[in-house]
Amino acid sequence: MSLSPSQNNKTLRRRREILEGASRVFRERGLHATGMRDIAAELDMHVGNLYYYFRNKQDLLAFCQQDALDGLLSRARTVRKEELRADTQLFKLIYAHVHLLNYELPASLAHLEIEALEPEVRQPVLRQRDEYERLLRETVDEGIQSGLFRQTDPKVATLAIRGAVNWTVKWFRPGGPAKIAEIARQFAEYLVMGLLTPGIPPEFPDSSELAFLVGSGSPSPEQRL
Amino acid sequence: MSLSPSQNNKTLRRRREILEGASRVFRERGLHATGMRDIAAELDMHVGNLYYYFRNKQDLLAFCQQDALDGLLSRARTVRKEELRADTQLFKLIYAHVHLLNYELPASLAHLEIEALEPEVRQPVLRQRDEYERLLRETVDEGIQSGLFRQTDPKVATLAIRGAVNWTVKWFRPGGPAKIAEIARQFAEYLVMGLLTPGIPPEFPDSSELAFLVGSGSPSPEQRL
DNA sequence: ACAGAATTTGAACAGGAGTTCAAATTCTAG
DNA sequence: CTAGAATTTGAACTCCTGTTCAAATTCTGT
Repeated sequence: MSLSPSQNNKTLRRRREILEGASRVFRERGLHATGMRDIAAELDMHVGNLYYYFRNKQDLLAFCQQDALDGLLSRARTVRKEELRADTQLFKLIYAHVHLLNYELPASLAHLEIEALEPEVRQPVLRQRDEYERLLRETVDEGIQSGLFRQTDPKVATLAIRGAVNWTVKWFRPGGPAKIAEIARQFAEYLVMGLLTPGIPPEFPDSSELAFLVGSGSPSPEQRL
Repeated sequence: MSLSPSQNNKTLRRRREILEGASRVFRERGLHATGMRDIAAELDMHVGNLYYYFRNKQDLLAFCQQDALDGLLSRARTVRKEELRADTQLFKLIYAHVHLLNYELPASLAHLEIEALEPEVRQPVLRQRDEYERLLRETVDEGIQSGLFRQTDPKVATLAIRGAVNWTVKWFRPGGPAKIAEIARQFAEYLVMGLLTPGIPPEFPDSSELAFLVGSGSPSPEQRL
């Protein structure tokens, strides 16, 4: 007798399946163009059935966004814990962000559209978003403090970074000419170089250190996108 | 006897008024949350009346996006015509973009959501968008060619720039702590520095050269946002 | 095999969205 | 002043979307 399916373990797995199906349709048709019926169709189920797993569309949307931010946050925390130079650390943060968003996280697209959430559901998502932003900004701050980075407003720099990396979701498509790992590397390089104090040689992680992405933290067994 | 109001000059002015009203509501409520009735209400008119000036919502949306891209393009062309070093030129392009989007162009928000346009209406907008991207990329290309910029994929760099600057629309609010001119300056500095070949001192325009934005090209008499 | 819970079905409802249009009103030229 | 065009009104219509729910089905433990 479980009125709220979120407790059961199996139904929670199903919720993830729905998340992935929904995210697939979001990518194809766009977040706002997809209705509950589209999501149901993608999963070969009936509309009403979705409401067994989610109270409403907002609930489903919030679940997607939570998942995306969870992924970003857990990775960012891991990187932050390593004691590295600010430039190396920022490089990894940016690299991980681009990679996660376009390769591992199914719900990444939703992450771009917090405005789509109604205020009640938006709040917890917003809190996580701010926490993530804090991690980024702290890294930039440290870089400036240590003289490694130029004297700039870390808030503005962080927003520039967030914009560049989030925007990738809008144009990157898996089948395209460029590989996501290479794009992630170039983004990280570009956005760190822009902060470095002129004259200081950057210290970037080599590719072996970037394998940290594959197979840890991400909860899905098969690669998703 | 004019069946299509687009010919008449006065109705064209009215179309612009509607564009501005619509854009105001877009900023407040978000593009997808605003209906034709909201737009009509903002302008103290009735819904049906909107359809005297626009065939349908898509037509209105396309008109907004066209306007935004027209503004960006005309400014970018002006900058491109000046014979300047690639870094100076790119600086001005980025500065102008941020400034236009957040200070002068009312319809800037629409510019972010090309996907909201149905294929038929989307095509011409897409063509202009590509033209704009070309101008940006050419500048980056020139910088690389001349050795001023590092050896990178100009396409990727351009996309990073576009992401960073477009994203500003999502977070910048006129009443906020930071002034848009300062943000635009920092963005330009950051994104150009990231491309510069290490060791080469940048050549940025001074503030007097950035006044090029105010009062030219933009068709509205009063400052809009 | 069976009872009771968990899940799925199928159809319906309510509301809001874009859109249409004939009638009323306002504007404009001669 | 007045006819004809241009614009606005007001209400309606249609379609689509999120949502609900009782009934049917499937699953699970004993």
